[in-house]
Amino acid sequence: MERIETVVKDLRAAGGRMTSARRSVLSALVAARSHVTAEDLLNLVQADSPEIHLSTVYRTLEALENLGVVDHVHLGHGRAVYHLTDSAHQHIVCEICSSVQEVPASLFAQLEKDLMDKYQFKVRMNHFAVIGTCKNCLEQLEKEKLVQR
Amino acid sequence: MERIETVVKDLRAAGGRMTSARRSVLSALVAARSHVTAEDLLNLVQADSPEIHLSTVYRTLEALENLGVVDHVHLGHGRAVYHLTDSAHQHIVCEICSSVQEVPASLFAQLEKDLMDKYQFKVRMNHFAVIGTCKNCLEQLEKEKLVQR
DNA sequence: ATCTTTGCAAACTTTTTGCACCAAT
DNA sequence: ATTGGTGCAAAAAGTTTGCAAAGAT
Repeated sequence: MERIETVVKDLRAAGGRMTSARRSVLSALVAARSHVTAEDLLNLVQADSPEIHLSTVYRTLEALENLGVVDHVHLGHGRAVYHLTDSAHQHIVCEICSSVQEVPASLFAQLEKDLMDKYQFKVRMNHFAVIGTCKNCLEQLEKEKLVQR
Repeated sequence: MERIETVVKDLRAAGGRMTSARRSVLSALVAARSHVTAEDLLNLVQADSPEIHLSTVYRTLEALENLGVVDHVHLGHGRAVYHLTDSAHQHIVCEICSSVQEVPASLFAQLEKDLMDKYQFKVRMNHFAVIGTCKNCLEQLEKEKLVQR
């Protein structure tokens, strides 16, 4: 994936170094292709390189965020989820099952514009947690309601 | 404020008790009229009743959330902010100065509808953190940019 | 009298940091 | 040879929990 090479370039340009640990974390993140916690990444990365430490994962993610390659969103409960920066998508997070779904950013365009026009507030794309209940959990809740009766 | 008496009723109806600690927390929250952290509340409440403990604040907030009176939002950094439930408003949070502004929920109505129609995703109103940069901080950033040149 | 809530201390979870050693440039 | 990164352990930060005593109903 040439994306990784671009990152290496940017990283070096910023005075950073591409180490094997960083390469592992980055490719795990690319491979995951979804929203993962630091611990998820640790597990992925340790499958190959068990010596990599959680603090290295955090520091790598921090470095990648500074580069603008990665972003994170805080779910309600505590752990943050990390993902590659991709301004074409926004996230909706189910507060019951913690699943994260991507939806087109275009859904948010009007809101973004309104907030800027009316409040001079610049929404930070990709750091915008829409919390709610997903389709599955909604159906599940509905079933439980039926059972209760 | 009659609102408090309604809460007392609901609390009792749910088998709970209105203690002096809970009354303090609740009125601090009402008086604050904005988005406060558990620690903010602790400080407010301890001005009058220094014996009240942080864990009591958390437990009171939890009880009030179960009653639907209170809700909380997680800012990026860690601490959550609590506020009275008020479905007429939504929050926009500045990630630089941590200020929270209320904006009319109507701004979000279309988005909410779209997410339901297209994804069967039920947005949880009032638990919906819009992170970005507020007017002031945006202006500040602009100034700094000018200075740098 | 019962059963919830409190204060306290201690545990827990997630993330950050200090430090000596190691490695990329 | 520099200087940035790593692993480890320990600290922070925010929140939750177990327990005996206190308080609301």
